[in-house]
Amino acid sequence: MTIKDIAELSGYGIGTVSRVINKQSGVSNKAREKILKIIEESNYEPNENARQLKKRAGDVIAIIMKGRRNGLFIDILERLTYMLSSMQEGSIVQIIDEDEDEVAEALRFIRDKNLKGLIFLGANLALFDDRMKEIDIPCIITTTSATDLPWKNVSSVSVDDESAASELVRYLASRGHKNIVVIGGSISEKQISYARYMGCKKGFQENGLEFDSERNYVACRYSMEAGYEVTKKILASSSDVTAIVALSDTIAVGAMRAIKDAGKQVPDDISVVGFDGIELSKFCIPRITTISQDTDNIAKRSVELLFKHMQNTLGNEHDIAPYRLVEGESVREWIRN
Amino acid sequence: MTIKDIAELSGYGIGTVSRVINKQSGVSNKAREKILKIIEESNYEPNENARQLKKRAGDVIAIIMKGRRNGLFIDILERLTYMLSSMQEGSIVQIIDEDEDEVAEALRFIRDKNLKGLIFLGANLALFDDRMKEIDIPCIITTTSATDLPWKNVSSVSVDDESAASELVRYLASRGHKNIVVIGGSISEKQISYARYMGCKKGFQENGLEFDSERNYVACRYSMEAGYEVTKKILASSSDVTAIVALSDTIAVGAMRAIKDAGKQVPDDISVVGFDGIELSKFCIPRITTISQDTDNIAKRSVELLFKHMQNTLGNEHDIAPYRLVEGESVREWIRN
DNA sequence: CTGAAAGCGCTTACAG
DNA sequence: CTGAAAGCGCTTACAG
Repeated sequence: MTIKDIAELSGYGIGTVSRVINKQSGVSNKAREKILKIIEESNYEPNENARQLKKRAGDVIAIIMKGRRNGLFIDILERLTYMLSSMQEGSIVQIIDEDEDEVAEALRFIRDKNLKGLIFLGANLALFDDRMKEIDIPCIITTTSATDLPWKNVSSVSVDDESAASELVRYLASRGHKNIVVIGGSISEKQISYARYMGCKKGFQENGLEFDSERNYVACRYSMEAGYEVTKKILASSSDVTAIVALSDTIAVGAMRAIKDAGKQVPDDISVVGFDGIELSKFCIPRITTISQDTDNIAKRSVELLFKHMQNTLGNEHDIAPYRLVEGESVREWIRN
Repeated sequence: MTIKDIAELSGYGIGTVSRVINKQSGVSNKAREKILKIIEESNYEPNENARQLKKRAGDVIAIIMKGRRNGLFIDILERLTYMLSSMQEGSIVQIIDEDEDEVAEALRFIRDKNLKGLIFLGANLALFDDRMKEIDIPCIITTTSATDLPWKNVSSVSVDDESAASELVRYLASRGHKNIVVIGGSISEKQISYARYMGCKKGFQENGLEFDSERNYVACRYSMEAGYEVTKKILASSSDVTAIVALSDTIAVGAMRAIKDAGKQVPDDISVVGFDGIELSKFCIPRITTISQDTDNIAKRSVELLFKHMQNTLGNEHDIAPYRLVEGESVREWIRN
């Protein structure tokens, strides 16, 4: 079934059929009705490749999500796709690995898909180099701040990871914890883990605690499994840890399970705090004390900014989304003995 | 940058350039090198729409995932995209709502994207009607059995939901539980929930328990939130329930949290079993006794079947994936008093 | 209001 | 080994 077939079946030319398909004016009612009927009956749908080849403006929004196991991203993705679909906006999701190159992926997408907008869900800013010059559609970077990026078509929505992380440490310190270990992603600059790492470090120092990156920080991937394994090792090697800062809730769940399996209780023996405030943090046992990122708000702002870009050519914006420390049941006051 | 530009820059014709791009033979080394160099320098990438328009064979695999909050699907999706990408196969993910029409979505995809294969992650078989006749590429339905579907290009991988569900009930019954409530999705025929529902019903009957669909079954969506709310209501209205069968682990997590918030313990006061065996079921507290679906195996078989279809035109297959009841920490023997 | 025709950027026989 | 040309299924001026 092609537009030519429809034209023949209807007795009109392909130009007229095309106008009907695209809801353009300048077609008689008679023609429109007849053509619409035939399209309906034959179940015809235009070939998108041929359309794209001709059309100027893009009409789909792509979301590139970085990492497959990141609970926060999964939550935000869920919100994004939901919002977009209820706005009748087409969207395509591409999931790439934590260490793949999202900019290369974006370039490929733009060339092929005739996009009108792009959302990076998670990003390594180090990858945002000169190649970005070739991208002229609006881009939103979600969960990482792009303040330092020079491109006018790139906005971002993120929380202040550094300050949130240091708040987490301050919170533990204020409850008497002194032997704290942080577990989170690998620390290369321009990564989200880095800001959180720096925040923790600052938190230690501001509260009179020594921070030794060897002793107080252990890197792991963003998954329950990884959090579990790393915590197991920590517990085996140092028996005096009283609190663990997990740089994501997913990691925290793994950590709590490892503590339990070591015969200890959270929070009675060891306190745990998480990061992100994903849905699970409110339903697991114990509830996790965490930095709640308000995925709903982040998704909403991302979409809003994207549409603002698409509608006019105002400058970009770098939103700092609010966060708040939500107290769960995973921390207790530590009384020194 | 188009193929024409590359041709001009290189001094060769577009036919030759095209052959180089597509790694075809019949091009002199001299030409190949020169053209490759120019392509490299100019950062050229061919327009996919134009290629698709001409090409016969599709080259991308689409995954249509049904439901945004389904932990099992998220787990399988993670495996699928990982496998596909490590096989160097392009894949596109489309996420639709629990009650949207996946076949319509598939039709749209095929028309536009020049697919070579399609994986339905979750499906409502009632939607697989005559429209399927227009789909001639290999399709895999994952997690729902398509044995009854007449199309030769459609295979499926699923567990025997009915027997698994009844095993779950038998397990509880054998541990002395008599007041059991099942919570799960809405029960329209040809849905996955239906098979699980029927299995539970059978389980009740085979174990001498009366099954009243009003009293013993409560419908809810597949999310923690929904499981939480429904369980709260159940606890408020009937105080003699000793066990809850949640038809997904995600629901089970919500249920366990609700029980805890009602001041009761799992499993001491109320036992809970789940379904799916998602990663979370192994890390939450208590670990969930559940039907483990082995997402890894399901994903692997799905991909295998898909490739089998793509390589030759053998008939279809309907795989029954193994499941096993994994004992967690969420069930205890019920001693009648 | 309608149709014939050019052209989007490619691929692929067909000549040479 | 290479190039000119047809054609994929559309959209969009341009005539009428």
